[in-house]
Amino acid sequence: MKIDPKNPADLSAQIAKAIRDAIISGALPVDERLPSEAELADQFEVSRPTVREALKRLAAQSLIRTQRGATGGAFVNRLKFEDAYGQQITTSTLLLSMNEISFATACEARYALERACAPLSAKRRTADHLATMRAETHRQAQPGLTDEAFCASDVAFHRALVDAAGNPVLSYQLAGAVEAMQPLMNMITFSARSRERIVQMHTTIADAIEATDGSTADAILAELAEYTQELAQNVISQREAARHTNGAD
Amino acid sequence: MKIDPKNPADLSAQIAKAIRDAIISGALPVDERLPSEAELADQFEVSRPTVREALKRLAAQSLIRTQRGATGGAFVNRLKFEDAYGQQITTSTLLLSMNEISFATACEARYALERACAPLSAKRRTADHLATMRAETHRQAQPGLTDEAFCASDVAFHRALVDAAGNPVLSYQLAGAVEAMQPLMNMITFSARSRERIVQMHTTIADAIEATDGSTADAILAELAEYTQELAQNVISQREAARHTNGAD
DNA sequence: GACGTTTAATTGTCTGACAAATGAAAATTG
DNA sequence: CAATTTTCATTTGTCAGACAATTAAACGTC
Repeated sequence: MKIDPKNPADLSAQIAKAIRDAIISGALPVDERLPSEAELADQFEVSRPTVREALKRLAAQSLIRTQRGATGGAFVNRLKFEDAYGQQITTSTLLLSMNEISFATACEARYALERACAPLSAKRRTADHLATMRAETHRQAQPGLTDEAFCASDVAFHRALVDAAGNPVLSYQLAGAVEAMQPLMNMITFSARSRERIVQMHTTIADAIEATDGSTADAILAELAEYTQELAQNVISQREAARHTNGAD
Repeated sequence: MKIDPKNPADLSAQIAKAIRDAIISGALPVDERLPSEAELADQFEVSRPTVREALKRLAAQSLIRTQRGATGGAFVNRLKFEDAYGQQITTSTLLLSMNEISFATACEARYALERACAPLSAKRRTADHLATMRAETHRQAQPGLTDEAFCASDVAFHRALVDAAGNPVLSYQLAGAVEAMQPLMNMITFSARSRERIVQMHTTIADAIEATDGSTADAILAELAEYTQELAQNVISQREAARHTNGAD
């Protein structure tokens, strides 16, 4: 665990990297207590504020947690799936909003990943997952639901579908893809007719999952992917048209 | 952009959250310069070191970049895919190593996701992707290759397969799953016979992708998933046996 | 032995300071 | 006047020392 003292410009980043590498390599096991900030400052021959900046970098990645008090200090954190979810969603959301990712690209990725889950979900779904899917489907059928609420329920439905696969790694990977799509989905205005069709597809998917029929679920998901693209395309076309008539740039 | 001054224990975390929310919401556009550390300290009514800790948290997530000098400061960073890759791989690797994720679970997730790419890769693969897949397959056939080198080439092959789908969101999502598996894969010792079989499957997959035959690629990937599980199972069984004969715990 | 008190260790924050980098403005020079 | 050099102000990076808040262990008291 060494740093390069020749370059006194990136000290806190170097220290963070040194500790991070030690954690990743397993040299620092979970729940191991790091030396106190003062000791680290001595070891690396830097000041305490510099050490603190390094520790904050690691804390931002949930790699360590800190505790005050006599037996306190910084501890190697067991990275929980829920912590990772949050980071993944933040990162995915920013990637999509900052990199001119088209709706089509994001949508394709989301449904491709989701379809990968379908066979597993059909095999392993529990009553709980099915209940969530049914409940969300019912909610989506209620009149007077705002578009945002409809989207949120849509996300909940699809998360239940993914979680039904019973594979936490898949759930983690897909949390980002599904949740990050939500801001994009919120741009779509769902007419009563389109909602009806979506609810019908959700019902069919839930039926298929209940009947452990993965291939039907997969097929409907493919159809849903196409329909979602179609809806988005309509919104985009309408905006284009409005832009031309208004004469705005 | 406000913080709660009543709780003077988490100031830097609160400030980081306030700025992060502003970035995610779009209130702070890309390349926008944040106020200087001194100004932020005034705004939030905290000291400069506290502001700095908050900024370091954001820098660790690649949300901002900093520059010294007269016109320097902290700028909202356009999150690049490559930056996101790195974070995703780090997070995925730690999740797998810290949470007692079984090889079976990780392997299932990886191949499920990869199979989601297969139809798209078959449709869109370029000569470049095919060349990479062929080159890596040839490398894997060379005798005298270490297990680590074989695994690395395996990862390169599968990344080319994923990239061939031409969807950066998919590539990003899968980078984590594929790369994070590598430490687990490295535990497997590949016999000459098993390598031969894997190379053969890779060749068949490359052939299918070249022939834009997504379903064959999918089928072979399923077979490869099963075979990988089988190899891993053998390693685990052998270790169990060795443990019993040695009498170690 | 149970319970309250003290104490030491540790993080969180503050103040003030200096060094290094960097671009802009000012001064100099042809 | 134009080009170049110098100076300077701004900003981040780091340091030193200090105090407050928190926490658990050690201690003393009943």
